[in-house]
Amino acid sequence: MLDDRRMAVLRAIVEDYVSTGEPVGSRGLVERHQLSVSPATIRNDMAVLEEAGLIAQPHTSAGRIPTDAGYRLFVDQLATVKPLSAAERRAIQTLLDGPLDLDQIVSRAVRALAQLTHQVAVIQYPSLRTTRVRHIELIELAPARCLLVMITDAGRVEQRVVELPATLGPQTTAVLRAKLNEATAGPTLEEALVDLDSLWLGFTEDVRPAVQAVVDTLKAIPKSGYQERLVAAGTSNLARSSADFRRFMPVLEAIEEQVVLLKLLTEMSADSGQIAIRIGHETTQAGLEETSLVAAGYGPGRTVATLGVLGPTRMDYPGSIAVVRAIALYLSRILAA
Amino acid sequence: MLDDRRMAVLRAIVEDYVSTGEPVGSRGLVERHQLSVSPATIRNDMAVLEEAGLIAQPHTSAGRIPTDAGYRLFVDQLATVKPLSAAERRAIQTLLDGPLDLDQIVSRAVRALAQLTHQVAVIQYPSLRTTRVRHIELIELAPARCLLVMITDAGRVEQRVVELPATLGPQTTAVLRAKLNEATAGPTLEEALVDLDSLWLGFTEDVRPAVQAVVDTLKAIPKSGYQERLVAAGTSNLARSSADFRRFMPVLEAIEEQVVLLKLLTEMSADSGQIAIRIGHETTQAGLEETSLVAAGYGPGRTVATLGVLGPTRMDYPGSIAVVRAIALYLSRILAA
DNA sequence: AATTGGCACTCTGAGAGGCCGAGTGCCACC
DNA sequence: GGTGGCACTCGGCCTCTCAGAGTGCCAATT
Repeated sequence: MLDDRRMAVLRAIVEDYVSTGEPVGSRGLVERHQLSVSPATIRNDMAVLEEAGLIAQPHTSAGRIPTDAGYRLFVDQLATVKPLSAAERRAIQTLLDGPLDLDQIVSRAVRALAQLTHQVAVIQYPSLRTTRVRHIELIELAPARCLLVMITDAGRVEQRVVELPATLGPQTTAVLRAKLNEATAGPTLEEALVDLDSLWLGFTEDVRPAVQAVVDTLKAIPKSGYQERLVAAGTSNLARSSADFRRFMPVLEAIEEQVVLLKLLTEMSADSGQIAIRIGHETTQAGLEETSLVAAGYGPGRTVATLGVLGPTRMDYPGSIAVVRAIALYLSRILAA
Repeated sequence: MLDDRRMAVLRAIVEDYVSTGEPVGSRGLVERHQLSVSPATIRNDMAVLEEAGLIAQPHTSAGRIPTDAGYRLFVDQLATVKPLSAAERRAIQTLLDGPLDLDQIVSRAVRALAQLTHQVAVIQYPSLRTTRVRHIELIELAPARCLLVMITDAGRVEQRVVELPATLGPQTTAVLRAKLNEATAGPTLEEALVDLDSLWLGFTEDVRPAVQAVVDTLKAIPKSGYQERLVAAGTSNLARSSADFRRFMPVLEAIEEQVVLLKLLTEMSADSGQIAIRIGHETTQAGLEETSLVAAGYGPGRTVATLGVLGPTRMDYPGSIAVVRAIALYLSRILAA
């Protein structure tokens, strides 16, 4: 029923519609593609595809456009991998140069992603829930005030100023620092936090409240909602893709809300470099019915967060997939260094 | 020539146009405001105001809209201070609660600013050029690799991983840390950096390259363009204010480019709490001809950066001014703590 | 059974024309 | 200086029409 030619027709419809934005008709199809059959035949095929729910007409006597299901079938079975151009490779390569600061790496990567896909790019910061602690530092800033710095193996650095009920003194600070590092050397931050509850036992009565203040601050880090966050770039690409602002206002809102998008990205996170795609309604988010999300996990060795691009369902999926995968791999490589 | 009534007419035109978005005619004006003269008189006044370049007609037989010069005169001489509502005060108050982390404070402030003004809000991060160093920390992460953490008096924390040509060892690290703190105790970071050039003299030959690597990293911090940055919020408000995307695509681009906006904000920075306004063409930025910027400096005691809102020239200036000023003052107060 | 050419039908989008109303500018008058 | 009256202008909206694109269906062909 859905034989080869009909699949070829679907592919041609998707490709034409993505590049032109106009509903595509039977005549144009045979002109632009080597289908070697007549428009009438194509029309019959289109009727079948429409029956199967893969394409639709905006109105009678218009051409067809792919439905969400049509795009889904396209990306799952029809899309051919589109290799990156030399220029694209070079653009991504330049990410490798320069400093090792996570903020800067993420910032550059998200820009590159937006620029290469001409879509809105989002990168989730390495989640504190799944990363491991590489190092904890405790610095006395002033009497009864110290700075707690935590470095994760994804290169993320979190710092908190802690107001103490008493001054610790350099020696106690050093001991506490050592104990903190020892206690958090476990698998992930979330699991390590349990061990901290009994940490105060190793200290004399007078400094226990201060120790507890530091521990409480540390425990609060992964719990504060702010810690799960994402950065976006390329929002001005939205205006290019659709002339109607109602289409992309929800996207801007979703980016600002963060929570919704983070949930979505987390659901989609897979192995590093593996692509996950949500098309239109599949996002199950009000306002994002005409928006697709192409995402991939990244991280040093294992996946610690997700990145992706956000665009209209009418999107160049093969191209986006190639770029997203490439950026995810490069980013993972940098973080593993 | 520009007597009281004509100024009242201008004010009325600005207010009506801002609230309705429609060109305002003479009849509507006398109906909505207590001008106690006839429409014909208003028409004569309008002719004078138009002659003076303060208002204009989109086309013959349409009402008048204010020009940039009209808005300028309005904000300079006619706008009355609009006190914040209790709800607005409360919303800002909640900023004071919670943790002391600069990132979070800025993040919350920019959201509040966007929400209360219904505009796009931007906050420049405390500039590293003008802030003082409060503390520098040097942490050995691994052999031949350490983390450099710098804390400014605006609460900003910068960290860099430094790859060293040799391992420093705990003792040398401590000495270097002390010397760094001593050298940077000067007035501003930029000035303090000069003293660092001779720092390596105080070390033995074998660790000098490593010392120099740390110093170089520190010196590079304020120079990397990335360090002057800003955060934005409320971009989805753009869609609400103007149905036409060509209007706000340049704004989105300006926010992503950062450089342009940072330059503009820096030019406008004044004393904390003092308001600076650029209207339409005054921004002197291509693409921002129909955009206004209401900004104020903030900082702990002295001004270290600028924040503001970005919106269409057709904007509620008194309201925006009140909110921007309030947020700037609150933010300054928090940073000074 | 699949494919094709022909043909009638439908619907959108652009363009032309016409009308209404809002708003102005001007002028004579108070 | 302020006011009422009046002619004039012009954009927005509504309707109407028409061409073009595209379809669905059917009978003919391979």
